[in-house]
This record gives sequence, structure tokens and C-alpha cells, in this order.
Amino acid sequence: MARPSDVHAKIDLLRAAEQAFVEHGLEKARVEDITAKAGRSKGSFYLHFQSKEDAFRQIVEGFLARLAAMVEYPVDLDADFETIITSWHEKDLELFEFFWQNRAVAQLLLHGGSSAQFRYMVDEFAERARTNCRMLVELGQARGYYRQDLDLDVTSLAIAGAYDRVVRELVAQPKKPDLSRWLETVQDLLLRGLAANPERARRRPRS
Amino acid sequence: MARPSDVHAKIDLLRAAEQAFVEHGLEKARVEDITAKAGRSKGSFYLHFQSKEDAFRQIVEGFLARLAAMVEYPVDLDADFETIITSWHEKDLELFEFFWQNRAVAQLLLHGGSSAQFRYMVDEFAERARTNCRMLVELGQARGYYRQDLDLDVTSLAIAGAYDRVVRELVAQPKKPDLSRWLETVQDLLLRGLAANPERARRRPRS
DNA sequence: AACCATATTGACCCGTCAGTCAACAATGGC
DNA sequence: GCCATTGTTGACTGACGGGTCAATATGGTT
Repeated sequence: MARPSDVHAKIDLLRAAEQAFVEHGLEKARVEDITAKAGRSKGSFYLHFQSKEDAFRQIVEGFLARLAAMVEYPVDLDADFETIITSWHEKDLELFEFFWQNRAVAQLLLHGGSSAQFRYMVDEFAERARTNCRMLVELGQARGYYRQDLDLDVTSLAIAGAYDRVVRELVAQPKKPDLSRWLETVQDLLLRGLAANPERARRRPRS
Repeated sequence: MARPSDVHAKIDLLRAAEQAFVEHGLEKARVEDITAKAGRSKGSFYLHFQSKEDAFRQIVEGFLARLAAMVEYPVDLDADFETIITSWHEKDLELFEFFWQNRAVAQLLLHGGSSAQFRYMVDEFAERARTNCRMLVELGQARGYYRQDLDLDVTSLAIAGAYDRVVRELVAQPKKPDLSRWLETVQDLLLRGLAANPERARRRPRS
């Protein structure tokens, strides 16, 4: 065993790659820019990644995997509805925090800096988020909290879209905004739109 | 004056380019694919466009110009609020029709097939649409139809996002859905969320 | 210090296209 | 039919950048 490899290399490269991809998109980002930024050689890049696309995939997959883990929290179907709503709010706040922390990659994905060959990953995630949202609405309906005349497909789309757009704006902010207030505004708007009984929809002030 | 130029050339090329860009994105679409699809030569392409990017710009600008014209219709501030809402619905329906008719280009833009250098055009449009939406909400507030406690910034974001996502889904549909019903569902959800007086928010059945 | 195994490097190779232009084709006027 | 003019073509060029690999550096081991 002679000469151990530099353990920081891959991390440095991933960081630099992320920055380059955010700045120029997958196609226009040059491997040499990435290696220069990481203070490494071009060859070093190919010790850690099969190709430029491979590095991109690793970044995206890492981000989406952590994201998916946050979104697909188990819903306790037996819980009191109010508890579900509260838990929903908490999880959303975590999600917003996560997006803020990872706003560079988030912008990359949300703005389609990825080429067509990676779009399916983002689309798939968007679809899952929307399905998740649809389930929650359906549950609310079944419990009688939400209106019975809602079209689940279009309604869940609109809700997912509202969040989507707010997150897009969030990740583009120069300073961290009041995530909790943003979230409350959105949830309040949507809850009132969903509720069967308008009075119940008014948000209780959070403790 | 000898030999008039083929008047169909540019139109053929634009159509083929649109198709190629939708299919592969700006970077990956090859000029030779475009010309082959249009049944023209590569040289012919450069008689009509400065560069590949120029062709792309012409397609996008054409689409956005027509779109902007539809969105920025004058709001009659003196009109009865109910009239404004009705007019809003009609205009949205037109907009949805437009998106459906032009779903190929719409998908191209919404999914970021455009490289970073063109994103500002889409972003600018999204921003204008959102501002427009904000103004309508503000008007509703001033008239007392909407809640006073709304955060205009976040609320307008959420509303714009809801439409945005629904349009994204619309342009991805294989068959034309019932645009009017989709629109009603969205408007209904949002109006109930916005309204100061829940009773007033219920949509009157359209004539 | 000498040696070895492995890590690292960056000059080079080579495929891919955007864009050019010299040759050719078509048209209208005479 | 012939010529002048303008339209059209597609083989070619040159730039670019992803990926390779022979040469070199490094650090541990004896």
C-alpha cells in the first residue's frame, strides 16, 4: 500500500460541479471549469466519475433521495384530523428548511438546468408529491372536513402548484425569508379553499 | 430580379425547428436535423436565421408576444366586481385554449428546454403574470371582497403557482381535457381561499 | 536512501456540429 | 436560347470540449 488517495477529492469535485451546473446547466458546464474550481486536474475528475453526466446524476440523486425521505413520511390514518394538519405543517416547514439549505441544487432542478435525460427524475418526484397531496385531500374529504364536490385531480394539481411556485421563489431569495409565515399563508389560503365548513378552516394561532 | 425565393422556406424551417427543440432541447437539437425535417438544406437555414439560437429566440419571442397580449388585457377598474370575475374567467379560458393549441412550445419553455440564456424571458413573463394576479387580489381587497389579512406577495405567488402547475399538466395531456371544468375547479378553490365572506365565494353556475 | 505501488496530472486525441462559401440551379428579361 | 441575377446547396472547416493515458509525483516500507 503506497500513497493513500486524497479523501477530499470527490467532495471538492462534487461541490465544484454543483456550482458549475447551477451556473451553466449540464450541457454548458465544462469539466475543466469544474476541476479548476476544485483545484484538481481533469484526470482526477474521471477517477471519481464515469462521465460528466454521471457526476450530475450523483448530485441530483443525492438531493432527490434526501428529499423523498422527507416527503414520504407515514401518515397516521387513525390520528385526529387536527393532529394530521399540525403534523403536515411541521413537515412542510422541515421541507422548506431543506430547500433553503439546498437552494443551489433546487434551483438547478426546478429551472430545468438538467437536460431531457434527467427530467424524468424531477417529474417523477413532482408526481409523487402531488399524489401524496391528493391522498391528504381525499382523507380530509372522507372525514368530512373537506368539501365533497372537489375534483381530486385538478385540486391536488393546484395545491401542488401553489407549493411548487412558492418554493421556486424561496430558493431564489437572497436572504432567508420567514418560512413559517410563508407556509402559514399558503396553508391558510388552501385550507379555506378546501374546507367544507369555512369556520373550521381558520388557522389556530400556533403555540 | 431573377428567381423569387421560396416563401414557404422560413415557415417550414420554423415548424421543424420547433419540433426539434421540443424533442431535444436547444443544445442537443442539431441544425441538420431541423433542415432534414423541413426538407431544406443547411445553407437555407442560415439564409433565414443568424444562428441556431436566433431561430430559437424567434420561436420563443413569437409565442411569448402572443401570450403577453392575452394576459395583459385592460382591467376595467370601475366595473362591478362580479363582472371583473366573469371577465377573468373568460380570459383564463382563452389562455388555456392558447396553451393547448401551442402545447409543444409551451412544454419546451415550461420544462426549461431553453438554456440559461433564454430563461430570463420565461421568468420575466412569469413575474408579470404574477404581478397581474397580485393586482387583482389587491383590487378585491380594496373592494372588501377579499380578506384583509392576506399577504399579497405570498398569496399571489401561490395563486400563480396553482395556475402554473395546472397549465404544465394541461400541455402534457394526450387528449384535450375539459378546460372550462379545470379552470372552474381552480378558480373555485382560490376564490374560497381569498374571500372575506365565504358565502359570496361560491361560484354561480355559468350560463 | 532506494524501491515500489498507487495517485495524480494535463497535453493530446478525436468525434461532433455550428456555420461558411464556392459551385450550381432556377428564373425572368431580352 | 442566352445571359444576368439571385436562390439554393452540401461538402468542408475550425472550434470546442469530453475523455484518455503515458509520464510524473507522492508517501509508505524496508
